[in-house]
Amino acid sequence: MTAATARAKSRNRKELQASASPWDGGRRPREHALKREAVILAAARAFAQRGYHNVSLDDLAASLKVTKPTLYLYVPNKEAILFECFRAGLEQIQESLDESERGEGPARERLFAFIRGYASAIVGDFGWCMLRAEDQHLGATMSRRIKLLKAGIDRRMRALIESGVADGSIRACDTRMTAFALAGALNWMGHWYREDASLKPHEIADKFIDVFNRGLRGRD
Amino acid sequence: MTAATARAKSRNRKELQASASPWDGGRRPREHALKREAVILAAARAFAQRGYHNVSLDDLAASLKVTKPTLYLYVPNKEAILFECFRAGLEQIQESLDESERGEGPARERLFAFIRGYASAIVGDFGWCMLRAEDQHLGATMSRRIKLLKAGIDRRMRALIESGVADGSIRACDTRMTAFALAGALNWMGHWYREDASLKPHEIADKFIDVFNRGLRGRD
DNA sequence: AAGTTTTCTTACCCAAGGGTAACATGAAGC
DNA sequence: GCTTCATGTTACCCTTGGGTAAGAAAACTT
Repeated sequence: MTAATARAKSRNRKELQASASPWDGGRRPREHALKREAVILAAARAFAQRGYHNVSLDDLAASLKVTKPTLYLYVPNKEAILFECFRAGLEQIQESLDESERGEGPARERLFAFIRGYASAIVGDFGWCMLRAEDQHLGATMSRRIKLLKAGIDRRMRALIESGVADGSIRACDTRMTAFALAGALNWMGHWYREDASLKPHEIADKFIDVFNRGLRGRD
Repeated sequence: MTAATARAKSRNRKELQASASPWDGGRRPREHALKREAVILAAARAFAQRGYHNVSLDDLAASLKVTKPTLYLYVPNKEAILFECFRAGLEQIQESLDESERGEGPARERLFAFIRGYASAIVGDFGWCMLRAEDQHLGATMSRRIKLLKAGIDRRMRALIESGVADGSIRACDTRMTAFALAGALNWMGHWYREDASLKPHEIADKFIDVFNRGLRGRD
C-alpha cells in the first residue's frame, strides 16, 4: 500500500467516524435491532462512497467505533449486509409504486408521481446499493433473488405506462423501451447526483418529467 | 471457496478460453502491439461479465492461455488495464461526437446520430469499462483523469443540445438535465442489454429517440 | 452475591490475489 | 555455432481482508 492510499483510507475512516453510532457512549445493551440497522446504514453509506469491494469490514466496524467481530453479532457476513442495504432501497421504491398503483387520476400523472418518489429513493442512503448490489460478486442464489426483485419493479413500472396508454394519457409507444429509458435516466442520477447536488431530487424529477412529457422536438 | 464458486470460476475460464488468442499456436514473437491489444480486449470482456474485482490476473492470463507474469510484459499493472479499456470505449464515443459536430443539418438530427453511435459503443466490448471504470478503486490521479475525460463528453453532448435550441430544432429546455436524462437512458443499456439483446443497438437508439423526440404525452 | 447471558475485544487463521525474481527457451543476428 | 534479446514459465513474496476461537467484562437474573 502506498503512503497516499494509506492517507486516503485514514481520511475515509475519520469521515465515517464523525457520524453518530449507537455505540457512541460506551457499551449499550438491549438495542440489538437498533444496532443492526446502524450497521446496515453505515455500510450503505460507505459502499456508496467507496464501493463495496473497497470497504473492508474492519473499516466499517471502525466507523461505528467497534471491532470487526462485533459486526458478526448483527449480520452473518458481508454479502448479507449488502443484501440488506439493497432491500432497504427496494422497499422505498416499492412503497412509492404501491401508492401510484392505488392512486386516482390518469396513469400519466401517477407515473410522474412515482418518478418523483423513485428519484428521492435513488439519491437516498440506499440508492447506490439498490442499483449496484447485483453487479458485485454475490453467490448465485442471492444474485438471482436480487434480479427477481428488480424485475418486479420493472414490470410494475411498465404496467403503469401501459395503463397510461390504455387510458389515453400516454401516447402509444414501445412501453418496454420507454420504461428502460425512464429507469435509465433516473438510475443515472445515482452516478452524478453526489457530485452535483445543486437541485433537490424532486426538482430534478420535475425536469425529467418535463423532458419525457413534452419531448425535445422544436419546430420541424 | 465453495464448490459452487469453484465450478463457476472454472466455467468462466473455459468460456474465455474459447475466444481466440494471439498465443493460440504456441509462442509467436514480434507481435507485441497485437498481444497487448488482445490483453486489453480479453480484460474488457471479463470485466464486463464478472466485474473488475472478480477478475484476477491469473484468470485473465489463463483465458489467453498464458501465465500471469506474461501479462506484465504488456501492461504495467491491473489498474492500467482497466484504464486502457476505458480509453478504448471513450475513443469510440469521441469519434461519434466528432462526426456529429462536423455534420450538416439541424442539431437535433446530429444529436440523434450521436445517440445511435453512443448506443453502439455502450453495448460494445468496452462499453462496460467506459461506464464503470471510475467506480472501481483507482488511484486518485487516475480517477481524476477519467472524471475529466468523461466530463468532456458530457460537455460536448450538452453543447450539441444547446445548438439544437439555438437553431430551433430542439425546444427550449434545461439542457443540463436533458443531457443527463439522455445519457442515463443510454448508459443504462449497459446494464440490461447483455441479458436482453432482442434488438440491435441502433434499433434501441431509434426507440429512445422516438420517446425523447415526441414525448410521452397523449391527449391532455 | 453468584451465576448466566449478552456483548465486545484480542489474537488469530487462511485463502485470494497483485506483483516480482530467477530461470528457461526459442528466434534473430553475426 | 554462439551470443543476444525478447518472451515465457515456475516458484515465490506479502498484503489485504473475510471470518473465527477464546476469553474479558458489563449487565441482567434470581
